[in-house]
Amino acid sequence: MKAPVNGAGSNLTGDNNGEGDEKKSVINPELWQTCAGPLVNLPAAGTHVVYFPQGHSEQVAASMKKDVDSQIPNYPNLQSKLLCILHSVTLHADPETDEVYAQMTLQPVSSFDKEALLRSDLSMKINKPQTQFFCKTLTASDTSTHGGFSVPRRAAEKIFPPLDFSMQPPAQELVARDLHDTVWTFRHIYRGQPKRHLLTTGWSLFVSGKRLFAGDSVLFIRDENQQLLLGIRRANRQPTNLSSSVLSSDSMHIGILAAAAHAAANNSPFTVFYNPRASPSEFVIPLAKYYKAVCSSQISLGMRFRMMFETEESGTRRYMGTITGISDLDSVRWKNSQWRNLQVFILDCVFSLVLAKMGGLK
Amino acid sequence: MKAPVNGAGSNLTGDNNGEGDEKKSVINPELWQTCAGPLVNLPAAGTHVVYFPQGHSEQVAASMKKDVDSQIPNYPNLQSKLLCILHSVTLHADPETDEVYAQMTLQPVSSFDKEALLRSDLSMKINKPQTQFFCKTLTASDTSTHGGFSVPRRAAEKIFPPLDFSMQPPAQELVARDLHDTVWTFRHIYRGQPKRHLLTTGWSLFVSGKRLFAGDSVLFIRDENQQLLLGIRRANRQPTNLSSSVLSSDSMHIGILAAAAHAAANNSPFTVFYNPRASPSEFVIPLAKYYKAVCSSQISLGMRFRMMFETEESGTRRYMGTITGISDLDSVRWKNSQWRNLQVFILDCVFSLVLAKMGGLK
DNA sequence: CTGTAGGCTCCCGGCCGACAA
DNA sequence: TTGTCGGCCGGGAGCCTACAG
Repeated sequence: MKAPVNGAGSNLTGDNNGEGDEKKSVINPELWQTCAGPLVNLPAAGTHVVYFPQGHSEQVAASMKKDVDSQIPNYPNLQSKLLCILHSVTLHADPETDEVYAQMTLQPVSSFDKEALLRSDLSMKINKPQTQFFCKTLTASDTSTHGGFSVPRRAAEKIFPPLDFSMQPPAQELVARDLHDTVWTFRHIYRGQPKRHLLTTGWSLFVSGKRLFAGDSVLFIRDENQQLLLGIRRANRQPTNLSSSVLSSDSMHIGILAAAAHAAANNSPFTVFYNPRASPSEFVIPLAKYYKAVCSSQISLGMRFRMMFETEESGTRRYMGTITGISDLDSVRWKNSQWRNLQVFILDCVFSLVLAKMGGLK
Repeated sequence: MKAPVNGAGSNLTGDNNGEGDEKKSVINPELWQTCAGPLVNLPAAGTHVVYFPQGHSEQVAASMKKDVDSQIPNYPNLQSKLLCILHSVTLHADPETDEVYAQMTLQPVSSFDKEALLRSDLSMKINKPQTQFFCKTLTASDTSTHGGFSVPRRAAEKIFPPLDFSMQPPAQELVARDLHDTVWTFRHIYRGQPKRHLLTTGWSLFVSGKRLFAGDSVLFIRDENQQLLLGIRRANRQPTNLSSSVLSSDSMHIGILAAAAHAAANNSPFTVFYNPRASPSEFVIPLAKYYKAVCSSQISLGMRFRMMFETEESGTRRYMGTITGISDLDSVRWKNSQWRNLQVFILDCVFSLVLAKMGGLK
C-alpha cells in the first residue's frame, strides 16, 4: 500500500484510489468542504492523529440507527485511543445520495517526537481558503413542478456571472458541475415585478435527478478558475439504514474493533470512513488538538465553555454552556478513555440550546 | 435473545424481529420465495446446519464488488466450517430496492446426534407448496412511458381473476400487494387486434415507483386466499456497492471472521444475512445435505454431474458437466475447507455452459 | 426582497389499433 | 402470440405575472 507522507500544507487530497467509486473523477476539495459544512475539519495527511475506536463505533451505530449491542467481545489489548500516522485522506461522495465522506488510512505508531507535535499544530493553523459560495434551503415553491428556483438577490450577484442588462429580459445559461463532475445547465433569468433572479429551464431536472425536497439545501460555489460548482445538503432525514442487509451490526462493530486491534498489534495500516454529516463524532483527532485538550486545560465541573454551531444558512454561531457532568460512558470496556469527556461538551451544549429556545431567548 | 425451535415443517417464518426494517409488515413467505427464485432453499429453523465463514466472506465481497484483501488476520482457532443450530430464519426485503434477503441466527454446537441428522434430512424433503405464479422480463415497450404492460396470454389466464367477456371490451381493476404490503392497482383490459391482455392505468406508476428498466422482471402470484401479490427481480446490474461509505471491506471481512470466532469460542449465538441474489454462495448448508455430499459420494476428477440452472422465465433447466479440477482456494488460511469443492461444481458448469453457447448448441 | 398562486401554452404521458415478427 | 409503431387527446409540467408578507 502506498503511504504518501505529504507536508502539512496539503491537508486535502482529492485523489480517488479507494474502494467504492468506480469513476476516476477527482472530487473537488472546496466543494467537498462546502457540502460537509464549516465545522468539519479533516486532519492533514502525513500528520499524527489520535484514533478513538469507541467513537468510530458510535458513528456506525448512528448511521445504522442501532445501538451497540452487548454481544461484542472485549479486546483487552485494544486501547481506547490509538496514536497513528495519517497516511492518506481521500474525499468521496456517494453516487446515489451525494453524501460526502472521507476515507482515511491510519497506521498505529508507538510514540511521537516534538517535531510531529509541531507539524500537527501547524497543519491545524493553515487557514482554509474562504471559498465564495451561497447555500439556500429549498422552499415548497422551489421544489414544486410548477415553477423554478428563486435565487436570493445577494447570492446571485455574489456567485453567478453578471448578466447583460441590455437584454430584455436579462438572461444567460449557467453551467455548473457537481461532486461527480456531472454537468447541469440552467437558464438564469432576471424578470418579474419586482425584478428577481430565477433559474427556470433545467432546474426541475436537477431537483428530480437529485431527489430533492423542500427543506433540503442547494449550494453554489465559484472555484479559483471562476468555474461554477454546485452541491446539496439534505435535511436530516432518518438514516437510510444502509447496508443492514449485508452485515449484522454486531459484525460491523466487531469488525471495527478487531481491525483496530489487529493494526495496533502489528503496527500495520488500516482504513476507516468518516461521514461528517452522519454523526457528530470526530473520532480521528489531530494530535495537537488532543494534546491541548488533555494537557493544557483541565476540564472540571461547572466550567464554562463556548461552542460553535452550524446555522441554517451555513454560517457559524457561538453558544455558551456549562459542563454539568463528566464521566466515562462505558468505564468497564474503555478504561479512562476520555472519549465521553469530549462528548459531554456536545450533549450539554445542545441541552442549553434547547433551554434557551424554550425560554424564548435568542 | 429468543430462540424458537420449531419443528421441521415450519421452514419459513415471516416474523420480523430483526434489525433494519422499521415496519411491522410480515413478509409473505411464498412471495419471498418466488422473488428469490426456484434454486434458493433456506434451511429450516430449529435444525442443524454447517456454516462456512469463507463463503460468507465471499458473499460480502461479491455484494461490495471487492476481492478479499490479504490484510485480514488469521483466526487460527476458527475452523473452516462450524456446526450450528439454526435458531431462527426471518425474511426481509430492502425497502428501497425490494432485494430479498434472510436473517439467520446461528449458535455453534460441538456435536449432533442421530435425531438431529434425521430432522435435518426430513426438513429438506418437505415439498414447498408449488405457488401459482408467472414471471415476465420487461421489454422496452413495457417500461416506456408510451404504453402499458403486455401480459402473456397464458399468464393472464392462469393468474388473474377471469374477465367478464360480456363487457366490450372486457376489463377489470386488479389489486396486488408487494413485499412491503404496499397496494398497487392496475386496469386490466383485453383489447386490440388481435386481442391481448394489457395492464394500462396504474402500470407506469409501478414502473417509476420501483425504478424498473427493460430487462428487469416482474412476477405475479396468487396466494392461498386467492389474493394477488406481485414482486420484482432486477436484472444483474453492477452491485450498488452499498455501505462502502460506512465500513471498509477489510473491516467487514474481519468482522465476519471475528464474530464467528467469538461465537465458536463461547458457543454463543450470532447473526448473518444471506442475500440469495447477490451471490451464488449458499454458506449455510443443512447438515444432512453436507453429510451426504461429503460422505456418501466422493468427488473425483472426471466425474460427471448434473446441475440445475434458473432460466429467464424462472423455470429450471438441467445441464450436464464434468469436474475438471478440485482444489482448495486458499489452503493456507482454510485447511481442508471443502468450500471450494462445492464451488468447483458451479465454475465448471458455467464454463461448460459458455462453451455450449459458443458452439451454437442449445 | 421573495414565497405562493393564478393563468396560459404546449409537450409528452398514456390509451388506442395497425402491422409484422 | 406479442413487440413496436403511428395517431390522438388531455392533463400537467413549466414559463409568466400579480400580489402580499
